[in-house]
Amino acid sequence: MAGPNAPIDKCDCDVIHQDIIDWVRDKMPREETLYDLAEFFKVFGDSTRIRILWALAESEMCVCDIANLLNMTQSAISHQLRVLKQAALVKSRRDGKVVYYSLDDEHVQQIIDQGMTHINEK
Amino acid sequence: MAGPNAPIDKCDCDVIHQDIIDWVRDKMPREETLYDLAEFFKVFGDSTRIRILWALAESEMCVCDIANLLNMTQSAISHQLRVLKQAALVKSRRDGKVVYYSLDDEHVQQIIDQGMTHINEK
DNA sequence: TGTTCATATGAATGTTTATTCATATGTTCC
DNA sequence: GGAACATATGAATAAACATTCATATGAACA
Repeated sequence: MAGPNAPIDKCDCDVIHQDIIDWVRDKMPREETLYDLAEFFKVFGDSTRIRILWALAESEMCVCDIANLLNMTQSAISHQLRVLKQAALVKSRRDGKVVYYSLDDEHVQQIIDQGMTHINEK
Repeated sequence: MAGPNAPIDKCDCDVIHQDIIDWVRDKMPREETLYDLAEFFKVFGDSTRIRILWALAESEMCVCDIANLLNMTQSAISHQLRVLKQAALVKSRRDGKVVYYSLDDEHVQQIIDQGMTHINEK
């Protein structure tokens, strides 16, 4: 296992527990899956988006309502709603000129609640 | 409610549903709480940290092991472990020169699992 | 058809952040 | 005490990202 295409060892410590490393590596999901998982949580990792999600958990709202509730510009809210929609966390319906947003997933509430539980316990 | 100190309305739409806004505002947690919640989820929103958490869910590991498992530098791993420790998601114990890390919270597994469930369903 | 209104979007900007490099800290063994 | 090793950390850099501004799209109404 040496030569031009050998993987570069980024850490050259002597105390490598190779058996554990191999065992854990075998149990890890595919790299791509874990990347997707991180992308998913990243959506919750912004206070504006969390506030939007929390608001929508209470009631369907139009873009304008959310902007007023959070005292932010319509543009900023619209940009974040796009992120939330791409993550399949919210859905929208159009009624004339007005677009109403609501939660698109029953998990959203659970995930937020679980995070809140952690926050409150520490 | 006008004058030099009046709050600036960031959105001047006509179709404001003021009753809904007031009702939702009343049910929202404190701004600071939602900020903390976003900070909490932000920790899960990085693939390196998610991979570290997943690995530690399988077995206690030293910094060097994690670096080799993920093929990253010891420094990069150490920096991320600090973030995870500050978020109270991992704990460490020292054994001579070697520092072993493990999960510090029973919620971590649940939160990751729930995120994974969402990923797999969409 | 033209105007008004609600929302969406592209480009620019400032901030945050993950990684790297160099080096410091802390432990063991001689 | 000094050398060797595992980990921690500060500064620098590059990439990611949230917000703003200007403007486009799309619907209602006259």
